[in-house]
Amino acid sequence: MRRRGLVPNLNPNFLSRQNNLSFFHTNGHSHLIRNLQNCNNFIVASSLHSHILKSGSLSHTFTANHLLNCYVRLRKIDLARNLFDEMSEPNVVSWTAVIAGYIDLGQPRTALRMFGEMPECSVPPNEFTFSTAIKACSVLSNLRTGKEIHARVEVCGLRNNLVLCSTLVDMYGKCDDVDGARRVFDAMRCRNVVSWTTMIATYGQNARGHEALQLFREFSSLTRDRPNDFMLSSIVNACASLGKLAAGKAAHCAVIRGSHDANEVVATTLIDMYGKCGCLDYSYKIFRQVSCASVVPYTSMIFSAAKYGLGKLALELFDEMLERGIKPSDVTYLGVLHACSHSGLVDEGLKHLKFMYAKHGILPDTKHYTCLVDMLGRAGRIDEAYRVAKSIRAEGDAGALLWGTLLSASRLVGRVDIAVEAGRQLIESNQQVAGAYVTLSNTYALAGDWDSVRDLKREMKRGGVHKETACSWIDFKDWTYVFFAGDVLWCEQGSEVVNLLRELEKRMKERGYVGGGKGLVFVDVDEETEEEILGLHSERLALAFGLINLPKSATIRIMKNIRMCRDCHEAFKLISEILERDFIVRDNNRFHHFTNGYCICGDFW
DNA sequence: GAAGACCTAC
Repeated sequence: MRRRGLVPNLNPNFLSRQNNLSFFHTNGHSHLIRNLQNCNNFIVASSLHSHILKSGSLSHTFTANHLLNCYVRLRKIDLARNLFDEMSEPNVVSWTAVIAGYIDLGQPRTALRMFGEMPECSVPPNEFTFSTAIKACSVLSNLRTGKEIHARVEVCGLRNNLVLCSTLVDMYGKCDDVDGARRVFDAMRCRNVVSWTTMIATYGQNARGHEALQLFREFSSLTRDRPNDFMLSSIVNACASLGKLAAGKAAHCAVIRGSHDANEVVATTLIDMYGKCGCLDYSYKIFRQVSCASVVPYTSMIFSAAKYGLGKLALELFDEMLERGIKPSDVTYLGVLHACSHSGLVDEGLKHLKFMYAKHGILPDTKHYTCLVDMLGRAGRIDEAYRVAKSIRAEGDAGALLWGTLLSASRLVGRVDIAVEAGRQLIESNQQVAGAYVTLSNTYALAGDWDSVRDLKREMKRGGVHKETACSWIDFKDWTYVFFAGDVLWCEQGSEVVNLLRELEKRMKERGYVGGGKGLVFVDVDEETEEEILGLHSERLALAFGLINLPKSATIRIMKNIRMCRDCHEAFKLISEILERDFIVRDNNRFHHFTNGYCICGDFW
């Protein structure tokens, strides 16, 4: 089964020259080992290999393992594998090193295959091998194999190994089994910063940010350990996913206190968090503080700018990174296309889509084409968008995103025919079915086709399709206020809210604002019927602005499936002028910053 | 004796 490998080809002249150099210290075996441990240069490694071969010490498993690890460290997996195959008696360390090498090189399947071959060669895995194999399952999101290895870990009596348990928590988390991860975490006898971080990150990565923050609180109160870079970036990430600006700022303080602000990953999570929480200026400031920013912080900043409709800034950042010789990734291009889409820069977007392969060898995938559909749709070129959507083979989540994008775009421009096609695609693919029905129904409603609205509603009932009630929420101090469509105002200040609302409406009317006849108008796409289309959600506004004394930059979050209409956009602009207060509304993951009567995020208005 | 865990942009 094992192949005969080759020692790397070396120039004999080079070798004779190198052999005279003192840095080899080959007089002593310990020096040789030290040289192997410190070696970060392939040429030196090859020379050491040659020397070991000549001296006959390659047959010593211990020495060979050091050389093996040296090749793995230098990411020369083929040479490591050749060496492994040449070894007369590879032991568990040799096996583990090569398995780990395959994972590092992005070949987790080969790693698992090799792990599976160990029993045939009568080498039982130890705790190091198990944690390496479990990591391969994490990378592959292979829960089944992960569980099998977990069972073997238990049988081998290794359940109390700290590193193994952290690896298991991570594996369950990466396989989307958050509760499985928590079970392992809870069963651990002792924990360290890494195990706490793994569990916190698991919550954050699985859209359970509240639990991530709760666990961080427990960590802070139960241990004397200080959070490290990894933990802080996980916390900031959780704040970002929740849109919790206040918590994000608190995490930022912890970052500064612990002097972790120079860490690029931490800085990137902060850029992302502020971008998602409505503070573009903070994002930008942190971005500029990153020395020698790599592709990820650039991409994060490009996305933040794109969200605000600052397409020009996003494209300037993109040009800047190219000038600095930083190679863009597929995600960077997604950000660029997103920016073009949200700023109406269609020609620019098409140009970048064309060049991403030609200039950087990145093939556009369904996400890029979905951006293109969005871009064309928003620019009113809905027929082109439709043609693009039809030409793409996209399944599962990617397909849902594509057709959902086309559906929203066709609703925006009132093209019922295309909305019907996109909606049907979604419904038939069993993805986002309820959302598709509701958006489709609203498209009919906006076109005045109430018969179709009723038909669709009947079809939903027949199919047992139920749309979860959407809600909005406002964070204020330690409380989150949640509102559902049509809520009766429940808070103590209810009457004051209504009074403020009336006053606001009065003053808006005095300034010539004409709403939809029902006060501050929102189109709530959750509701299907004619009467409910013009739902009144002004309670949220009033509470946000008037009574709970929000800070100057308040954030109202409106969940994905509630979309602002043009009227309420105008209303927001007017309110910002009347109240002389800036505020940010988050709508379908886009931010609109209203200030002094205008909105800095143009978006599709 | 050599080898293992946690964080960032969609």
